[in-house]
Amino acid sequence: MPEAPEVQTVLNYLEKELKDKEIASVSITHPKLADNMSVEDFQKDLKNQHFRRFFRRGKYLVFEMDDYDLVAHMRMEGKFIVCDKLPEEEKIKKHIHGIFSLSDGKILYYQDTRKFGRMALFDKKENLSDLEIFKKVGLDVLDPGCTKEYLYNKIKNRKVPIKTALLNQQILAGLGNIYADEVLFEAKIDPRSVCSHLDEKDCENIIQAAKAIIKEAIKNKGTTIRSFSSGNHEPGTFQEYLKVHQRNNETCKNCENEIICIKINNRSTYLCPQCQKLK
DNA sequence: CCTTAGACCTGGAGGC
DNA sequence: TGCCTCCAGGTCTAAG
Repeated sequence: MPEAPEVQTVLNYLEKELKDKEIASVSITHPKLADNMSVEDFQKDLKNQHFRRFFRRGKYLVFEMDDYDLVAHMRMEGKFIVCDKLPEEEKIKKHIHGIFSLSDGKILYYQDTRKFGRMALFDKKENLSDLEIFKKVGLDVLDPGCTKEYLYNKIKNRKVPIKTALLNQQILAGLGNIYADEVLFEAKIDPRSVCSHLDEKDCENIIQAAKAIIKEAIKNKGTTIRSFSSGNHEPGTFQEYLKVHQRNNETCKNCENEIICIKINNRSTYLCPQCQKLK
């Protein structure tokens, strides 16, 4: 569950379930899950900490605890689930890599089939932007500072396709493979267009489309494409409103032509070659 | 500094 | 059924 709208949906769910609750104990069973310290220290430091505040930047979740900031990234398939009792099914159990037992008897667990997700624990910062991990992350797409000028300055000297730039979280944070395609369709720009060929007006169209699409997707609780195991909270519905992503061979919503699928840097990319202009 | 290929992981789908 | 290849809401890294 990866891009900004899905991460925000998870954050909203966890805030509702976990706000001001205390961690009684932590058990990490996949050593790489704790990214910046030993599993032992990670487990020890989180004991008796309360979940106080909840933030998102790009695809990162931040849990402000009493003495630490806990930062998590679900990458491709990570899931956080709050429940009364751990699942019994072996198929699910084998992919649970972190168990946070809460003082009220409930359980938060982290499940991740591909083990790509990571968590890091930092000494508490007044300003979360000062966290080391965010030094290499651009502004969140919904941040008021994420403007057409901001984007233009970040990409004007680059030679990569604009799709590649939108996936680069150092430029702007929160878009992934689905929303990058949708944003470029809305902005009527061919994803293969070289960044340095775009002008400020193009950047304005991209930023405007990005903010609108991400906000709308959050309202719809994100996009649920491949439904994995259940037990999670309610799935999103934004897949019904996708205009190009995974709609190859379908007719474009704006013209008579067919949506095509190409590869850009080995990532599937969907577009309408008629509506989206190559710059 | 910027770019690109490969690595990190697992399982589902489709071809033979 | 089995084996093989490709594919997946992502990001690090090493090397050019």
